[in-house]
Amino acid sequence: MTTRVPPERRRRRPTRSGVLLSEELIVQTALRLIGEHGPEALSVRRLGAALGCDPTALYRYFHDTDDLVLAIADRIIGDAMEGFAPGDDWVASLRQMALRVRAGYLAHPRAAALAAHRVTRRRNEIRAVDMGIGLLLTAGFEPSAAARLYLAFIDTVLSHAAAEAAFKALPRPQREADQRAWRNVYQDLDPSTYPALTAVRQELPGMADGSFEEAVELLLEALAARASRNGAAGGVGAVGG
Amino acid sequence: MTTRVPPERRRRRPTRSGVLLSEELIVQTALRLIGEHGPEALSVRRLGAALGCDPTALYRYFHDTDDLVLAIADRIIGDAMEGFAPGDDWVASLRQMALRVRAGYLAHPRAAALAAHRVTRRRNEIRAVDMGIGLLLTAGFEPSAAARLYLAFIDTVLSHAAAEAAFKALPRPQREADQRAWRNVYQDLDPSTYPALTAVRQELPGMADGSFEEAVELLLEALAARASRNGAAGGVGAVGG
DNA sequence: ACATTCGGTCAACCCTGTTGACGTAAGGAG
DNA sequence: CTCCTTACGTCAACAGGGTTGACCGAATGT
Repeated sequence: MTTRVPPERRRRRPTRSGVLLSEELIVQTALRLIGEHGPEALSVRRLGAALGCDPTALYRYFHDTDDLVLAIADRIIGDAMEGFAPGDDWVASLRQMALRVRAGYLAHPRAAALAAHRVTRRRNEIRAVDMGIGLLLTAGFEPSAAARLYLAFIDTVLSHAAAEAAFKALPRPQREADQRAWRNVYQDLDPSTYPALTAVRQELPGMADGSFEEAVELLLEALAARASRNGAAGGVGAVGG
Repeated sequence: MTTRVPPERRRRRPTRSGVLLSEELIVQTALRLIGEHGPEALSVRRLGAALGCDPTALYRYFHDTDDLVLAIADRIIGDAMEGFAPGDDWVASLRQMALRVRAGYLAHPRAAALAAHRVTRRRNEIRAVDMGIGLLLTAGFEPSAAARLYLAFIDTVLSHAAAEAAFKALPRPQREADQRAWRNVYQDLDPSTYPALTAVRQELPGMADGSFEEAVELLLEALAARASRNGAAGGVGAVGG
């Protein structure tokens, strides 16, 4: 191959099956492939087959599989935060941010799982950080507290979302086995050795559903409590459970 | 292969190079391998080479690569929780659990990145779950709430720890570049476009340190508040900030 | 001492990502 | 309109991955 991907494509040559390749089409097809047949369906060979071209043709557009994944991830980030504006209620606004980030990640689990902990210091992220800290400032927190608390909040949201995405990106048999574990393994335990688990036995199957919302609500409760304890203006967004 | 892994090993037969295989030795070697050469260094063939045995001998102990990964994860949990017994103060005990899990993950950053989000359904994990739910039951929560809240708590702890571990597992140049970016990129921003970030500018360099403790404290505050709202027996562990 | 079965070894299969060589068609230059 | 260059689609091949079935020697319970 040797030829590096040019910044702008000049010549187009139809593939054997007549398709005109492009970076856009490849990313698009990759996302479709993942969406339809699961994350494990993304491989160079399969992607080539889906595009109707030789697998190695992709190396004319991405010098690496990782390069392709990053291209996909880059697009996801842009989509996630698009068109969001915070409202008057700072608690509700933070909740919305959390849900948006999570939705963006879950929409494309595998790419998200790969790029989750890579912090892109780009414009969309910077705007989100500014927005979140701004919300905590209007909540009445001191600048230092606002910065610290925002970090705790967004880190929790991001790592939770990444965890969910990682789970969803698991090969299907393993994913389903993990889910079944709560129903099977955790059901047949010796009551005397595991008294607490026995007491909550009926609740365990629900454990597979994750805890994103609950964790976010707990955090928002704590933040709201601290804010009102500071005698600050309270966005009293519906917290509680 | 066909023979499933027996619950207890009875016979030992030395490998061609004289090593006596065991589940313990295999997991141990796998952790060393990952620790030295990264998560991608874990393959059946390489592990066999490191152990001085035929790669397929491992299938006598783990019926699957995934099975091995789960065993590794469970061992990390076991190491982290070893010798821990919950005290009277349920809040303090949960805090200790959180710190222990985090320490265990950070001790094996690269392995943690591989196994963090899995349900190992093995002994060490089951014991930890039983312990945690037990603490919330003594706090006075109903079984269903105890199960849900424990999940939210431990998921947050695990995903935070995994995020920290993933960051720590990054190649040094990338890791340091990410840290520098906080100081560089976020310092030279236009005040009118990013007013909140400008207001907390002095606090930003500290953002690189992470937020594990703060997030845990926020969660514990919220849990304690809910518990006392339920009129429950309160372990009033020192919460607040 | 014998029969059983555990478990280490070997060969093989099919999947990956990736590379280098090859040739063809596209596009600019004259 | 022709020619030359180069983009890029194709092909064959390599290295490495997980997993399986057959083989059979050795360790163990009887």
